[in-house]
Order: sequence, then structure tokens, then C-alpha cells
Amino acid sequence: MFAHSDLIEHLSHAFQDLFHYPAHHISLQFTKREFNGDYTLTLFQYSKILHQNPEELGHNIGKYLIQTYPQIFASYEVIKGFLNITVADHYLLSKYNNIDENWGILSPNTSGKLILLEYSSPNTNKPLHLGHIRNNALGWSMAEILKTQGHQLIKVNLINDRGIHICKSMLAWLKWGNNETPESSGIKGDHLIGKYYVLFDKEYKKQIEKLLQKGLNKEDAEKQVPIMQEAQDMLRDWEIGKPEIIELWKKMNNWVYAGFDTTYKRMGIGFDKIYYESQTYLLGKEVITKGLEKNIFFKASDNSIRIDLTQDGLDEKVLLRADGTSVYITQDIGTAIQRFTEFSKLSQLIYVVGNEQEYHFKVLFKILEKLAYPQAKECHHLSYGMVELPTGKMKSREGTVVDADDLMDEMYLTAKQITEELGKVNELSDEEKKCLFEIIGIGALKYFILKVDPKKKILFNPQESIDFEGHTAPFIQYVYARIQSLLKKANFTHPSISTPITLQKEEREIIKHLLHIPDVYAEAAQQYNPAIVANNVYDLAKKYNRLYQEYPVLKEPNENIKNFRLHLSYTTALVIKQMLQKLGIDLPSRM
RNA sequence: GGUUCCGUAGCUCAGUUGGAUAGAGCAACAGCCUUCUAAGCUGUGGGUCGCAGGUUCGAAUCCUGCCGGAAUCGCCA
Repeated sequence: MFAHSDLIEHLSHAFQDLFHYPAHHISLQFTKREFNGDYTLTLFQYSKILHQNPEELGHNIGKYLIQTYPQIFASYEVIKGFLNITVADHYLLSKYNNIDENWGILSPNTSGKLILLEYSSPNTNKPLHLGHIRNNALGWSMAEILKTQGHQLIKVNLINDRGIHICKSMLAWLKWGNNETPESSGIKGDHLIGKYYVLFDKEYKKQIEKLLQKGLNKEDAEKQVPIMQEAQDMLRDWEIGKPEIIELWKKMNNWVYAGFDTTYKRMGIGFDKIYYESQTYLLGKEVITKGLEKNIFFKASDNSIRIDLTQDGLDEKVLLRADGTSVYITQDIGTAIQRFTEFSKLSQLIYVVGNEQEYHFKVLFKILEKLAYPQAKECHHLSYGMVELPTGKMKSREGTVVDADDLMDEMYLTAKQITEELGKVNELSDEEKKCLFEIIGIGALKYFILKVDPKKKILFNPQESIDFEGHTAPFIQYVYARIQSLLKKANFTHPSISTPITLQKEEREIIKHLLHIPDVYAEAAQQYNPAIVANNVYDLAKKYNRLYQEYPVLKEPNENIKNFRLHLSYTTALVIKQMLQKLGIDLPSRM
């Protein structure tokens, strides 16, 4: 199916016939631009095994290929230890004809797995920020990429809707809110809650300062802050289910969810299922007890239950406090097991969570393994680096965050400004324009994030706006829009290519690139890295631009060539669209 | 201190299952719109691939040590 696999098969025949050598794992690479040829075989390794100098070996294989498969191999060159093979135009074209809208995408099949991917997972006490944008973009995109490999994905969000942080916002709202609501204030729900979270923190700091002035040391002061004690009391009331607290909690959480939904929708992401920590935080205790009976865990002298992972290069970890209450990892064990039960065919869990929690997930997966869950070995933490500002890490409480909604607004405005300056779409309706600016702005933002290897941290400078030129989404979207314009002018109906033609170098470059796309998806999935798709689709767009600049399409006098170029343009746009959609980026038909 | 990750052009990043002269974008400079959308194309300049060893015919890529940065090693989540 892929361009390479049959070429490699023929090469392997060559080794067999010529040298009776069973060559496995032959790897072909693209020939570098400065040499003649399409695919290159490196000869050194074989020259050693077969006791033949590379030059001679190269000629032997090259001749064999051309004589045995003249319809596939056109010519070859041996330079130093490299065999550069040029394949025939009609071979490339016959492969090219297989490309359709599902190119590189396997339909759900028997080897496909059922995978649950958890991402986003926000707290309900503050709005989403740039860090969440990275998480959301990565999570969504990773799910789409895994689907190309025939897997079935369940995307879930685990919302952290309980705990002291929510009580802080609730308390501040009770004290100073005057019954302010999103409706009465016109403030988006999550932002409104965030406002009270900040207010709490201000008051908290003020009170600490007072205590310090009274002569308390820092540690005691932090323990005695009245407002913090009030928040603790509120958490206790919440836990025993005091009706007015629960009601307030529900009301304020609903404001937040409405706000999140707006942001998610604008980002173009979604979930198949939403879990709430308030419903899962007690899970896991039972498992701990069972594990204790099986001696996987042990009771420490202080009555807390722990696991000793020192043999596995980790530490001793508490799983249940002495008073029987659960800790963070207890509920993660619980939810994992609950999911294995809930979806019996589930074979993999993927968690999209920042790299600060790498240790946590190592421990979690190890515990699941010790508890003899076969899925444990398939669990994966898609860990990503922090988004940092020139001033350092973003901190919600100190207001040094780049707000997700604000940033998207800014991207929209930049897209609007640039588009209007260029003045190419003036006759579009206001509604169409709005839609276009959104596609360009949000696309630029997502691409900015997704093109970077997830494990690297991203430095975001609010002073410098995100580019719309060069290695960006708008660049790729522009290629697509141009092609749509060509197709429209030509009334293109994509007939198949049957007439033999001679390909230009730029055309071969594009075809070879397109033929390689299935490998790109496979690699991105295998490495859990959407950046591979992001960088590759840029290369494709770049190659098309070279062709576009150099050769006419509609104005090409030869009808066969004209039709072929139109078809190649159409196919390129098709694949670009597919690839960008894997990144969650939309495409405009004009821009 | 232990563990993990990162260090490539002035800046932002590709390239790491070992292969040819290390590639893009931004920024700078010089060209290309009476020809299919110039958010584009072409060219110039810019590199001790953190440092030092090692393995190899061949190392940005693998191994060891060191330097610099980040995260983590909570009965916080």
C-alpha cells in the first residue's frame, strides 16, 4: 500500500537473487535534493557483510533492479556508498492514483485498540489559560492521530470540581459577591469565579501580613489565618453534605461549566464523556484494602497504608492516610480500574498531563501493574512541557497568566487586521468574514503550539504576536485556499489520471511526499507526537508553493499536463486538509 | 544528593531506528506581481550541533564524564 513497501520487497529480492542474502529491515530514504534520484539505499552495511566494495555492490543491485523490474526502476547512480534510484514516472503515477480522502487512514479494524484518552482536566476555580490550550490542542490532536491507525478513541475530561480551591472562591463570593452572577455582571462564568479566587488570595495575604506584624512566625501565621480556616470549615461542610453549601457549590460550578463550554467550543474540541472528581474521589479505597490483603501494600507503623516501590527505582508511597482518607493517587487508581470495568475492551489509557506529574504517573502505572491489570503496560502519560512567559512560570493567583479567551480574541483580531489590510475578501458577508478570521486566528494559535515537540517547554512572549507568515497555519491554509480558487475556476471534477505524462522535478517531489503520508501518521501515533504531522504538512505546503510559483496550471497549454496539475493540486489540498484536521485546524476556501 | 527531560544560526524550531555539503521560519539584505491569491517564490549573509573523551568506514544522533537550564523525589492536587 505504501510507496516504500513494494520497493523494499524488490530490493530484498535483489539481495536474495544476487547474493543469496536474506536482507531484512532494509531502509530506504529520500534522496537528498542535491543528488539525482528518488530513493537512496545506503550500501556500507551490506558491503561489509557481503565482502564487496560499496561501488561494485551498488552497480550490481542497480543493474539487477533495472533489468528485472524495468517498469518500476528507471535509472540509478552510485555515488560513494550510496545507491540512488530513480523510479519511473508511471510507477509514481500509478501509486499516486491510489490517494483518496482516506489516504493513510486505516478504518477501525481488528488490530485497532479501544483507547481512553483523558485530557484538559481543569480546576473549577479559575478560567482556562495558555497551558490548558496546549493540553487541549495536544489531547484532541493525539486522539485524531491515533484514530488514523484504526484505533477507537474515547475522549474524556476529568473535572476537578472539589477541594479547598473551590471553597476559596465560594467563600470570597459569599463575603463580597453581593449575589453577583454571570447574568447580572455580564462576566463569563469561569472568569467570575476566577475573580473571587483572586479576591480570596488578596485577603489571605493581607491577613498573613497582619499576623506577621503581630510577631508570629511565618509557619504559625499560615496555620492561623482566619479566612483559610473558614475555607477549611467550608470544605468540611461540603464533605458532610450541608445542603446550603452543596447548593452554592452546584450553582457556582455550573457557571464555570458554561464558561468552559464556550471556550472548548471555540477551540473546536470536545469530549465523549465527562467525569467529575466529586464523584470519583472516594474510589480506590476498596482496591487498597484488597491489595493489603494480598500483601502488595503494607500498613506502616503510623497506620497509613503504603507501597514500597524502592525495588522499582521509585520510593515508598502513601496510598491511604492513617485516618483512612484517600490521597490523590488513591482516586487515580480507582478511576483507572473503574474505567477498565466500564469499558471491558479497553486496552489502553492515555493521560495528557504536564511533565510535572511524570513521577505520579510512573507510580500509578507501576501500582496498576502490581495489581495485575494487564492494561497497565499499555498505559501512557503524554507528558508535555510547561508554557512559560519571559518572566517565568504562569501563576493564576498572581495574575501572570495568559488567559485562553483573551488570547483567542487577540488572535481573531490579528487575523482580522491582516486580512483587511490585504483586502482580498472584501465582498464576503460579515458572518463569513467572522468565520474566516476565527479559522485563521485559532488555526495560527494551535499550530504555534502543536509544531513544537510536546516534551519541550514553550516560551510565549505576549509582547510579540504569534506569526501569520512562514512556518504557520495561515501559510498552509493559504496554499489550500489558493488551490480551491484554481479548482473553482477550472470547474474541476477530479477525473482519474490515465494519460502518461512526463513529471517535473517539483511534481515528483510532491507525489513522493504524498505517498509517504501514511508513514507520517503511523510515526506520529507511535511516538505520541502531533508535531510530526504539523511539521510534515508544512513541508508539503512548501513543496506545492514551489510548483505553483514555477509552473502554470490553468494557463498550461498542454491539456494533459493541465489536467494533471489540477488533479495534483486537488490531491494536495485533500491531504493538507486531512492533516490539518488531525491537528484540529480548519481550512478556509478563500482567504 | 537521586531520577527524568532539555541544550542545534541573533530569535523560534525541524532533523536523533548512526549516513552524503546539518535544514526551515522570523529578523537583515537583494530580486520577483499588466500572468492561476505576493499570508507567496528565488537568492545572500548567518553554525566549534553546550564541552571533553569513546565506539564506528562514518556521530547532531549511540556510550561515559562534565557544564548549563527545567521538572520531580509531599499523608498538595
